[in-house]
Amino acid sequence: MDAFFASVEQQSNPKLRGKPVAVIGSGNRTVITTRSYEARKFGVKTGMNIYEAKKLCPHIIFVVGNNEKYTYTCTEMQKIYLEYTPDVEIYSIDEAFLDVTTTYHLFGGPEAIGCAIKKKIKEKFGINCTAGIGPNILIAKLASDISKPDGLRWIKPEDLNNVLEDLPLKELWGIGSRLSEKLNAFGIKTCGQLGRASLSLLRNKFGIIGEHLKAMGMGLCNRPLYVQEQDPKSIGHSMTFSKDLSQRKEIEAEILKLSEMVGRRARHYKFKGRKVTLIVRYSDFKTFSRQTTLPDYTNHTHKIYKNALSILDSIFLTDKVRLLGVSLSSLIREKEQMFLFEEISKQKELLKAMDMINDRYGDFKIIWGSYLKQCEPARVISPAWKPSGVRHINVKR
DNA sequence: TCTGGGGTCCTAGGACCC
DNA sequence: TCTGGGGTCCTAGGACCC
Repeated sequence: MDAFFASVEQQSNPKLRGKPVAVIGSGNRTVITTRSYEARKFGVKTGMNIYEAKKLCPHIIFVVGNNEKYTYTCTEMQKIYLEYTPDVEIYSIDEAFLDVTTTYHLFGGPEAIGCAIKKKIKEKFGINCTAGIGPNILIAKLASDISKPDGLRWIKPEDLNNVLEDLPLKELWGIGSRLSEKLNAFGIKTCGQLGRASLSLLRNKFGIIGEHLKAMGMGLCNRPLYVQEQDPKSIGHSMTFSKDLSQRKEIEAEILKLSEMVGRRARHYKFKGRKVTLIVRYSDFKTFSRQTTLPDYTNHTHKIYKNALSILDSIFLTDKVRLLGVSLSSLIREKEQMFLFEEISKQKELLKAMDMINDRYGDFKIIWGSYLKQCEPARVISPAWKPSGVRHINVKR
């Protein structure tokens, strides 16, 4: 999708159409999640704070994100993709990979499929998207990235050399600013140069990644499509506070809140974990994490909380706290098990009942007594969200 | 007027084991 | 008198992605 969240907002509110729009969260420390193409002209970028954006584009319109709209649209769009192939990987809330190798002949070729999907999405949701077609997902994604907005591009194997020769490294999916800088230092600035670079040099300087880098420079990629939803490796939440915290009690209360969000999501999707990580960001943005390994797998709020708290006890805080995060990892699927002790079973029933209430009436409607406050700033959904599964977060019912 | 939140994967050093 | 080599697991940080 092109400027997905912003496009959805412009579609649902005609007054926003043709204007510079930015979708943001609701706190005072929010940043731009998506900006419309009209706002991009002014240099407004994702991740910018609202003051910077306003300075660049004084008449920008800020819209607080509406998760339900985006998740609904994303889920509905899946149905369109599946009309053309069963092999669909939902990569993020606004991106999908379709393998049409075995079905394109039924629809008049890959371009015809791209066209048809673009048309259906425009008709049904009123938003533009860009389709990229290629011999693998690296190239398909590149084709899409360089043809935005409202584009359709097929990069055929015979066009590869031409497209890659002078392409800056950063355009490639998987090469970010750091890698790009490092490669530049070796005189490698374009994908063409990367494809011709010495394999031993790359292997030497970049390890395993180096092996892939050369292949990427040549436009090769053998990553399969993940058609089946993958089990998650971690479940976590973090929160930047509207004001930095210094009081121990406040910090503890926030950790409990985050532990509950993590525990509830783990329970809902039936996962348990045995690593708990606490993330701390100070006022000066210095960020660090500490983790601990538990003797058993758990998804109980209180166990997660207790362990996060013992990590906190081991840290000597040297500054006010801007952000806290709690994450559960080393996950396994929860099996239904018989509990020997009634006590454990009772606790489980209690959690289940609380989860049901919160599922039905909204987050934090029923809470532990030690919560100091229950006001929760609305958040924009992460663009990495995928429909169904554990990433189904914070969607009000 | 400071800078979100959800993830995955890789690395490097250290503890520990045989 | 001075110190191998194989392995796993754990931890913290960083790069990258949307």
